[in-house]
Order: sequence, then structure tokens, then C-alpha cells
Amino acid sequence: MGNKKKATIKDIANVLNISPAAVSKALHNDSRISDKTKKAVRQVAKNLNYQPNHLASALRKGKSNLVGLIVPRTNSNFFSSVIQNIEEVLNKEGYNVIITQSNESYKKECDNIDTLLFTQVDGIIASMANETVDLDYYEKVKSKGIPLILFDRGENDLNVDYIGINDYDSSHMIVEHLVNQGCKRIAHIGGFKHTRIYNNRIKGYIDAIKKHNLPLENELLIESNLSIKDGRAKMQQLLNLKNRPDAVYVAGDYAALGALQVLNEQHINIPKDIALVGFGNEPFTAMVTPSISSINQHSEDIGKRAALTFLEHAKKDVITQTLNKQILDAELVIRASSDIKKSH
Amino acid sequence: MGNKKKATIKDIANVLNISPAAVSKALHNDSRISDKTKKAVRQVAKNLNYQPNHLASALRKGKSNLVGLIVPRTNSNFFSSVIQNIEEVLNKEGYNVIITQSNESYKKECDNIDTLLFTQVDGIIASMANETVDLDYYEKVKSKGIPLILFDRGENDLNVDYIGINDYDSSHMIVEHLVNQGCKRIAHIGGFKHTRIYNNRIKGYIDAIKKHNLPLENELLIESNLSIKDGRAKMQQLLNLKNRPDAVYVAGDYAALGALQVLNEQHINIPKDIALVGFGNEPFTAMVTPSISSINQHSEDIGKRAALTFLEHAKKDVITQTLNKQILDAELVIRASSDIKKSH
DNA sequence: TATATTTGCTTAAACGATTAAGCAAATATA
DNA sequence: TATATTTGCTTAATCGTTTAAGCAAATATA
Repeated sequence: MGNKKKATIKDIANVLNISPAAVSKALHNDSRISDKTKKAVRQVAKNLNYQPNHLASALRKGKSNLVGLIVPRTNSNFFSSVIQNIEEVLNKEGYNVIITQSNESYKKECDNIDTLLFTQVDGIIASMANETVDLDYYEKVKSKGIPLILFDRGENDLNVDYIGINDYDSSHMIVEHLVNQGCKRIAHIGGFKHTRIYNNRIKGYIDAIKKHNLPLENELLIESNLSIKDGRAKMQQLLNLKNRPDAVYVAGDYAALGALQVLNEQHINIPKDIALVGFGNEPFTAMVTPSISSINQHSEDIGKRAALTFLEHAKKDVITQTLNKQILDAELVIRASSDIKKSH
Repeated sequence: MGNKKKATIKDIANVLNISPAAVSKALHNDSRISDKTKKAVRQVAKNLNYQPNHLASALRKGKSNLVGLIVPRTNSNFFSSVIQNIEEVLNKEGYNVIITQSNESYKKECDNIDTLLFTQVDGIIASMANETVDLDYYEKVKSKGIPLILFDRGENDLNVDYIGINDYDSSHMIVEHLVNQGCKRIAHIGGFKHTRIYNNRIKGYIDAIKKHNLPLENELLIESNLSIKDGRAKMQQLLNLKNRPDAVYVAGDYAALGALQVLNEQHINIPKDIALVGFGNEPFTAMVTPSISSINQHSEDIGKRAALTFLEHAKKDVITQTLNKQILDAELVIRASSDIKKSH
């Protein structure tokens, strides 16, 4: 009973005794088809439960109306929100989004790219895995003439569109805030230096520390993969120092959470003994005790802009990769973990 | 420069002076093509950077090798993990997964179904939105003869495959655990009764309460949309009772978090004054203070089974919807929020 | 040697929609 | 009335791949 053959435009044509071409045109509201025929076609289409075969039209038109998305993971609020906003913008324009996750793995990312190319996507929007250093696969996308838009985790060497926040300035904001709270010895648990955004956060940290004439020491600047676990380890490393910091700025919320756990377990008062600031404004930062100050990256805006940037490329058929680096300002959300003045 | 026309099998055929058909067969390792030709074809394909046109083959073969996925949201650990495992299984078999989010909205869910049907997916794996009551759209999928597999949020009325945990038994486990901790007045903040899984949790709660001769009162059994906010509201409602409960079992972790916030804010001791248990084992349950006991739903297993169930359907071309309801046992993870004995 | 089988291809028709080109009938313009 | 234009379709090619059918040459079998 479920064996209903799907109706095609040919079936509609047969019912009405007109050509399939006329049906196609009627469905596309071509001006050269009479209103009478159009109405009839639409009626029959409805009756037959006609659903256009996307594969056929995509093949013929040379575009699939699919956009590929690559994110490190979907279970972070940032990426999930970016995804949602990309979908919102693109669905309206008739595009569908294929979401893939790299799980921070370079290999999986390459597989995803192959998969997306194989699926004939019209464009790829991606945020690179932490691991990714080699850009060959992205060059492959570029060489195919498929629009490529990076967000958050991008790369300067790849000459493509990019949307992200101003990581350098954000670091400045954080250090400035901590200085205002009276902190004198600020540590930074940063991400991988080879990832541009983390490198920029590190640079911002260094310059801001210098600006305020605070101690800039190797032992206060630590590289991390920013997982919860590593956040714990790196916080412990800081606690083991003879001269402990009075503030820690962590380049990611998950690692900041790990740090917070260690501090709580060892009954170190946050923020009085050590103030803590994270990055990303994941919802849990507001849920934990004490709540963690963090940087809001405006994921909605990033998602929307990424989608719009793709659309711009899609509209002009000439494949001119006019570069478009959009750097947005972020916002520091101050919570209990660094609000020393209020905590008195 | 980026204007490289994509190579087709025709191009390969021209280079080697053979027919496109021979090329196609060579690439598919047809036994009727000589090894010599196969090697030559593969070499030329590599040289030309040939990438098969998925649309064309899908059109010809009548299957797209795409599987549609509908989840209420991606930014929960449960769904994200299910997605990851579905992808893992299906990618190995040459399928790609199109992920869509309903954001718990019935309308968005219908749009997603239309989108997936339009994209000619070979099957749909879905977990329904909280809002969804009307099943017409799912019937539409069934009537098209496309395999449909539900997980977690399913419906008995829809006669399709389903993979989920035993919600009824899970409620029993929780109540039993709370009884063992010495609780005598156990409340339940449940989900919508019209959603089967939440209804089963409610039934399990009721039967377990009866079994232990505990008070089963209307004011202790509350329906909620299980958001953080509503969790807060419903917890406050319980606190306003003349006769407060000494334990609260919340049918979702996010709502449990809201409840925990209210309890913490009012300096009610968890678990001594009121014990708390959530559902879903979201990572944050282990992060907050106190950590929240919860039910681990084995998302990996659910994802893998959903994918395998689809593959079974895909293999047999006869569209026999042999029903396959897989109900897995869940696991109670006991944490500080309900560990009264240890907390002394 | 004659016939059957296997090997290694080619030819051509699909899959379903789109679209350039064409053509008769209806209508407009001179 | 003669010519030009518009209307409303049809025809046929096309997108890139797959595949049933066919066919000659090579090899095997009787």
C-alpha cells in the first residue's frame, strides 16, 4: 500500500493532455502559460500529491541548493546558535543546510569536505577543528570554485571570507576589567597558538598586560586544548606556582569550568583569592557557582552574516572571491567569578 | 582561474577513446571490464581530479544516499551524541546525514519534513518536538514509502520503528533510590502528558509511589515544559506548599537545574532538606553544585540502533514496515543532589 | 572444424526537470 | 487587408550517470 509511485510532471502532463514542458513552466509561473492552464496544473499537482524531484532539477540547473556546514561540534551553545541562524536565513532563500561535525578532528573534517563536495553543495560554511593546520583540503574547495566562508575558527592564509569577533580587543577588555577589579597578577590559559583566534587572544592578553605594566611571565601564560579536563590540569599547574596569580583568564568556557571546579574543590575563594573569566558565554557559565564572567560572541549575528555572505556569492555567477573579513565586537558579561567589588 | 569545469566520465572516456559506459563500469569495478582499462580509467580520473556527480547517479538510481534527521535541538548533549553516532554508522555505509532542528516547534518540524522530502532523502530519523500532537506530516512520510524511524520522542499511534529507553522503569529506579535514601514525600515535575515518554515517566512515578505506600497527591505531581525557567517556577510552586516534599524528581535536566537554582538561592539544603533527581545526564549535571543525580539514556546506543534500523529498511527494497520497537534499559547516576546518606 | 561461451567493450535509453528554439493561432498594428 | 507581434503551447536537447541489450573478438568445448 505504501508503494505509491511518486508523481512526476509527466503524470500531470498526461492528465491534462499537455506537454511536460508546459507543466514545468506552469509550476514556475511562466508568463507564457495561460492562467487557466496554470490553475489546472496546480490542481492536478495537488491531487497527485506531486513533489518536485529536487535531484532532477538540481542536475539540470547545475546547482543543488544545498549548503554544507562544518562545525567542530554541535553541542555547544555557540555553534548550535550559529547553525540555527544560518538555517533561518538560507531556508528562506530556498537553500537547505547539511550539517556535519568534525569533532575537532582533522581527518573527520577532511572526510566531511569530501562528503560535501560529493553531495554537490553550492557552498561550504565552516569553522575549523582545533587540530587543523594543513589547509590543502580547503584549497581543494576553493579550486573547485565553490564559495567557502569561514567563521570563528578561520585562517588568514586561506584567502576566503571570514566572520568572527575581535579576539584581540576582547582580551583587552578582559584584562582591563580584571585590572579595574584590583587584580595585579593575571594568568592566561590560552588555546593553541596555531589557531588564529587563540593566538589573537594571546596577543591581546600580552599587549594589555604590558600596557598596564603588570608582570608578563612565562609561567602565567599556558597553552591548553581548552577541554574541561585540561582546564583542571592547567589551573592546578597555576596553583602549584610559588607566586600564584590573583586572576585567571581562560580562553574557553569549558576549560574555565574545569578551573572553577579545581578552585572550588580546594576552597579557594572566587573571586577574592582568584578571579576567573572565561570566553564564549556558554549558558552554563551563568548556572555554576559562582557564575563565570565570559565573552558573548554574538553567535546569532555571526550565523546570519555567514549565511548572507554565502548568498552574495551565490547571486553573482562570476566566481569572484571578493574577500570580506567581518570582525564583530564582542561583549564582556561580568558575573560573580570576577566581580570582586560586589562580592565584599 | 577558479573556473575549472568539473570533469565528468565523458571527459575520461574522451581521453582514453572508450565509451562513457565503460568508464562508469570501470569505476564501479565491473567484472566485464579488463584490468588494464580499469587502471587506465582510475589514473585518468585522478589526473582530471574527477569527482562523481552525486546528483546524476542519485537521479538515475532513484536513491539519494541521504538520510534526513530531525531533532528538537542540537545543543543538548543527548541529541548531539545521538547525531554523532548515527553519522558514524551511516557514513560508513555511504550515506550522508542532513541534520535539521525543530526547536521544539511543530511548524518548524513540518517545514523540516517538507525540506527533507524535497531533498529526496532515502529515509528519515526523527525525535519529535514537544509541541507535536498532530501526526499528519509523519503519515505523509509513511505514505511516500520512505523509511521512518523515531527515537526518544516517539508515538505509539504512528506505526513505525522506535528506539528509546524504558521510561517507566527509569521512574521506578528513581523513586526506589529516593526511598532508600529515606525520602517520604516525593514530588514529580513531569513533562507534557501528551508526549509518550513523559507520560510513561509519570505512570512509572505513580506506580512506584503506590508500591511504597507513599503519599500520591495532586499537588506533588506537576506538568511542565521542562525548561530552566519553568523548572524554577514549578520548584517555587512546590516550596509554597504547606506540606513541602522532601524529594523532587524532575523529568528533565534543564528543569532540574532551574529547581536547583531556586533551592540554592533560598538556602535550602540539597539533599538533606530536599533531594533532587533529574533526567538525561546532561554534562552540566556533574558540574553544578551540588551535582545532580540523573538518568543516563545511552545516547550512543540509541543513535547506533536508529542508524542500523534504517539500514535494515534500506537493504530490503520491499517496503515492509516490520515494526521494531527497541526499548533499552537506562542507568541511574547517583550524585550529590540525592546522596543523603553520604552527605552526612 | 564447428559451435558455445566468455570477455570487453559499445549503443542507446533511461532518471525527471529545465529551457532554447520553434510554430501555429490569436490579437494588434499599419 | 496585409503584416507584425503576442500568446500559448510543443519539440527536443540537455544535465551526468547507470544499465539493459547487443555485438564482435577471443577463448573454450564438443
